[in-house]
Amino acid sequence: MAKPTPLSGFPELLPEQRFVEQQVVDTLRHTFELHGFAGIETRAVEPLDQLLRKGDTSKEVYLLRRLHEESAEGHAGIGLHFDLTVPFARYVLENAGKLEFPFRRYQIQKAWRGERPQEGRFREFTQADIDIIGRDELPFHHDVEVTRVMVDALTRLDFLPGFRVQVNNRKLIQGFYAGLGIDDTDEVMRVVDKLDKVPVDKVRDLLVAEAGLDEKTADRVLSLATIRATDDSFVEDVRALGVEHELLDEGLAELAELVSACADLVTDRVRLEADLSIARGLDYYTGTVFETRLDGYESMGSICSGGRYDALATDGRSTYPGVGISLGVSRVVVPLLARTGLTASRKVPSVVLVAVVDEESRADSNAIASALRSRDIPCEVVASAQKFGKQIRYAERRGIPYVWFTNADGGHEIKDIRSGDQVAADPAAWTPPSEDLRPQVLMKETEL
RNA sequence: GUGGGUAUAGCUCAGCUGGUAGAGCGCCGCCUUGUGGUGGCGGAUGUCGCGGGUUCGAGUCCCGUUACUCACCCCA
Repeated sequence: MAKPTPLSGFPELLPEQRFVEQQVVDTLRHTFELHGFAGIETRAVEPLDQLLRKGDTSKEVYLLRRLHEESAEGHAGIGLHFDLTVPFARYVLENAGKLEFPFRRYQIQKAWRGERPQEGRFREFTQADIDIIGRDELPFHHDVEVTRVMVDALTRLDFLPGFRVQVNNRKLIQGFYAGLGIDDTDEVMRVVDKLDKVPVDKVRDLLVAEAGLDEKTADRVLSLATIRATDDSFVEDVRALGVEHELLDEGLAELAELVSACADLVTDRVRLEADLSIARGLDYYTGTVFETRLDGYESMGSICSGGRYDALATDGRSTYPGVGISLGVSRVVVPLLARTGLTASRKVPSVVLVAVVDEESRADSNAIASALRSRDIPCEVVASAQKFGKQIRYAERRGIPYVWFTNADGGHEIKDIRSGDQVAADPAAWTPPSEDLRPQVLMKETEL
């Protein structure tokens, strides 16, 4: 078979890279569970009608079909999910009778989109979602809660660059627009959303040309969108624009509360700010909206987004309002692996390589390995009984820090191949320093 | 879906106006007969993405194609 080439948009990692990704996933799961979120997994596929509810994204859906499909449509009427929110909404409706509300869950899974790949954008990728969903009502303090959980998680991912979490509130925007007499609020939001990439003047032109605003209104829309603050001082700035609307008041109050309630979690590495340009393209958000930028990778766009959705799920008798955030695990990890020296301290979990004197005595080496494993020390026995120099090189290639030797007289010695130190050791008692026990995430040399 | 770029050794790439395929790193062996790394010496490896065309001759020029990649769209 000819050498296979990589499939664009379907990233695969080397073991030392996968270790980094796994550390991210483990940290997220740990944090989510610390906050009492239950883990679930939904199937990879959803009926097409569920997936198509989200509008534009529908053209990105991968359909499933049997090779010998006989239905008229040529497919099975199901497709791979493109996010975890839509499957979750379906899951809640399906299991509403068995779940406790408010229901708090996390979900870390693959999703698929048929988009053209780019840096940080894939056709198959891992997302980590947290959502809280209520029956018929969900108090606003849960908006605060999911924000605090995600900020906590980002803080614990301390081997990654910093993050800037940007929050806004759709009620605030829609109230402001309504107060200005704008009809097509969705189109205006879509254009305003370009502010991070397109210069203000261009956005103003677009607001006039595409959203049909007059120049004066466009300027006021932009005045709102350029307001930013790391505390609730933005409220005064918005008031100063002189627009009045009930929804605007509601949105301002919520956003101010959210920013204030998270102030104690903010650090130099993980910041939170009210950014009134954030709107989110998706139309199901009804209140709080989030986006998150990774320091040094701002051009990649948001790596962690979400918001409040009051009407995504309904079964006719009840509605299930929710609030959630989704972190793009692949989107963060893969570009960092490619562009920086982020990697694992070794290529294998083994902290010890047990040397083999000759093939006849391999069983003795296996016994030593078993003794170490019984005390939870990851280790492996060398693949072939070559010269000891070769066996040490076997360990060195893999980054295994210790090699275990057995002398002719049956005595045991362990060598730290980084320092060259070799000391007598007891298979039943020797323990590596805790920092060596597991591979570590580290930044190899400083390129860039 | 639209527009640009690239494709040569395991990896990163060089190869001028066409003349039999190169470097660095890595890999293997020996110096080093059972303890690696540094050093010295030696060695192996290519359908030059694929198909066609022009030419005495194509990695090089032309056409097509596929893959990868970047930007737009949209988004994690």
